[in-house]
Amino acid sequence: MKFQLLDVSSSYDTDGWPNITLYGISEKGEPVIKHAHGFLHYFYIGGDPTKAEEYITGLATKIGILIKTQTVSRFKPLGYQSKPSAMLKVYVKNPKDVRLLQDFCLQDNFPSYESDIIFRDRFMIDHGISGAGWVIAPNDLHVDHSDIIGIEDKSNAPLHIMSLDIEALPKEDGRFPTADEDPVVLVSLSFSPAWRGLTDIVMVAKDINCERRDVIVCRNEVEMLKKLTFITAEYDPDIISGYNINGFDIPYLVDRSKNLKMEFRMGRDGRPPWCKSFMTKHSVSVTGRIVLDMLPAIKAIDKYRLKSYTLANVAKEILHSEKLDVKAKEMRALWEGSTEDLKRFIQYSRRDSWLVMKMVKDLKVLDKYFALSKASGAFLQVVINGGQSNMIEARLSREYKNEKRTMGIKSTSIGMDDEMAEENTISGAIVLPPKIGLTEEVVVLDYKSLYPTIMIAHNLCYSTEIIDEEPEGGEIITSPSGGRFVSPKTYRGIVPRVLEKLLAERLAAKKAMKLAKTPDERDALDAKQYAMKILLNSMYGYSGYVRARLFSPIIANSVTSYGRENLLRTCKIVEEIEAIDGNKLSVIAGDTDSVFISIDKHLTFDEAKTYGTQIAKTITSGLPSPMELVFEAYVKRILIVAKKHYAMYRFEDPEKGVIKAKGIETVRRDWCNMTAKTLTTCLEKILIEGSVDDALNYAREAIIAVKSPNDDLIKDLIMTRTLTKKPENYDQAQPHSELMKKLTARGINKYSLGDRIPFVIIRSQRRKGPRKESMTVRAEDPEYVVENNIPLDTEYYVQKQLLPPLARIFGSFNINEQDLMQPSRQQSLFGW
DNA sequence: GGTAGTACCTAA
DNA sequence: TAAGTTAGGTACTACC
Repeated sequence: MKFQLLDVSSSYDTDGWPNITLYGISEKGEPVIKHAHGFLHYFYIGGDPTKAEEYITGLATKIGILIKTQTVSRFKPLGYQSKPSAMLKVYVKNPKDVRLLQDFCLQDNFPSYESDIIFRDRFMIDHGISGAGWVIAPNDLHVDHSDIIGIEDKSNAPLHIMSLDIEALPKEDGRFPTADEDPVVLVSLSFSPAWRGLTDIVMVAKDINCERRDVIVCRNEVEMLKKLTFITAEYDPDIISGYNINGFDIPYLVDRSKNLKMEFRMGRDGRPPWCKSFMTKHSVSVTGRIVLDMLPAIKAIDKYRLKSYTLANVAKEILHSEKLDVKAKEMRALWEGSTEDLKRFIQYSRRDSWLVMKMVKDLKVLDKYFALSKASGAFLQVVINGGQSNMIEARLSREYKNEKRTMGIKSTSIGMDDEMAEENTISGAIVLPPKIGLTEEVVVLDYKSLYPTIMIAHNLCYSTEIIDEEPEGGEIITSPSGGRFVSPKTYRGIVPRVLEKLLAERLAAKKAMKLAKTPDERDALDAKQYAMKILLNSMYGYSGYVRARLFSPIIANSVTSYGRENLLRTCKIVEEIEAIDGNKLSVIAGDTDSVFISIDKHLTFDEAKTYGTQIAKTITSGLPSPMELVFEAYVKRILIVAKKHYAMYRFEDPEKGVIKAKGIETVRRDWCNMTAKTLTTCLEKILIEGSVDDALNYAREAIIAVKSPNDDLIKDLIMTRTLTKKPENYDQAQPHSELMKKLTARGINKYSLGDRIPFVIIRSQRRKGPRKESMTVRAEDPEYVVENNIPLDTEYYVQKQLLPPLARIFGSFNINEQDLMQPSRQQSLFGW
């Protein structure tokens, strides 16, 4: 039979031998469970195999561990090697013993390889199975491990998705509920596809009269939680979703169940969810299912970049839906109030799980995670909860195995990460000193996938890096940073081959997207090309990541050094070309993989594209394949403020010009909206209309408006900053950390570590004295300010939030802060 | 008053 | 405990 894999767990048979359990879904969407027997965990010991054998068998006997050994030929993880080395492969009965033996080997100076790969990953790698890959296995529940094989299939099985939201009763004084005291009173669930014909239900922990089928009346909390586990088991979801469920709902349910002395069965093995938290990162796993918390998922999507990630704000900004409004303070009253009150509370709860379901479906996040899991090999839950290194490691582990090359162990496994980070510094990209000010008629060119193409072009790989062994004859590639690599003729690196494949697959997926017949087909291909892009872009970062299993500062430094050399060379060639059609060229900016070239002539879009393409082709022709410089956009006007700070009127196609700002306050979330709006309008006037005078007048009006803010404007004066550590741990006072302290003193804990904290700066309360308190201690909760009618420090907003950013923009036109403060309209004194 | 150090966010 | 990388600007505080 055939099924798509979701999750794998390991356990022991009655006789102590390990087994692997696979959880998946059939093509029809039915759950599948398989127990695979007979697979043993193992690792490798390097050096002289005879000595290693003597050592490890002696050790194993002494500490009572059952092992089996075998001498094999394998390549070491790092460095070019013409031949594999002899290594001792050590199998153990209990998978946990691999780590135990690794520690002994480390202590006694026997090099070990792959000894920190966990058992279920070992199983996946050795059986050629991908995280969300398809699997062929015999029909029986219990099978021999060797009868399980992974196959390629681009389709995905139909899923059962359940989203969950709980309402726990806040404390009497309105503070946040805690699982040791406060009951869960409502649980809302949404289903896709429906459960017993219902797309959503709300469970109520109160014996009320209600005839609706989608309201499940429970006598009390215990009965409600029991019903929740019952419904979960019956619906048997593949995906459990929710909003902040990893940080709140699921841990709360687990703790609450413990307090009520009941079992909270959620997994396909009947076990409760497994929750762990470290600082701001919460992970939850449920055996056999996938837990998808939409809060971190949305935070990870760069294009949304919101100022607030409350469900209400996300629903508004991304789904364009409204969340129903019930304040924490009201909840107790609603719960204890009239039938109508309770009805409102139930509707509110229902809406939340419904919104999350809509989010999961509208944003197609699952498509993307499935594509990443399939392409990398990493488990779906690992792709969702973990970082890029997991995916790269999963993919390289599989490629390495095919080449009989062993993976290294992580520096963290031997406690060397900090030391190695200190010893190995990596230099990054180059940013050309830009031409500050306004420039008209610019062409932007950029390198397609610069770092991956550099790695392919120069054969940069762990397997080609010359460390111990010099190649016999053959060309040697030396990077500008001094890294040495064998040429593809001697050995074509593993990483370049993988990258080439990813690049080709991405191109193919993008091409196929244009021909897609249905939106579903298009979405699937989009997910695939996205997955390829993520993997391509992760390879460089991974190589320079100290805690990576394959950490190589030489590779990382070589990549960036080629990048720097390339950008400088690109610049030089443009200057040498000097003019195109008799129109002078000059590079006005460039960052990492891009060049901004000004052309001394008024251009149409088509001219710009023609010239740009011509220059790009000239430069590309002198580069090794597949490095490629391409035309990216025509920029009518650009105002450069500093490195990485500019705004431009940009055309990707002839009809559609858009203002794009980079780095300046309009895109920064720690500035208030008023700053962003004022600046945006000024930039539009300057860049689209070409009118500095209009912009100046507008700026002056904005300054006047801020001096006497109305209620509407106050909303735009809110700033937000991320709380990156506990308030008491800051070395230097910060507005948001000081505000957190105040809120805690007031008994309010609506924000926690990792949240973006909104605040406004209030007027100094001090009547006399030398000067007002620092702004950090005058940061205040916007809600509190509105409720108590507290005056804001308008002087602060003018002096610190408006004038400096405006002065940076207008500075190029010789307009300074004093000029901006002039209330009167000044006619074009400032020719530019 | 100048400057070093902390903190944050962004570009690529 | 888990965590891709470096470059770069700006604001604010503390200290000499």
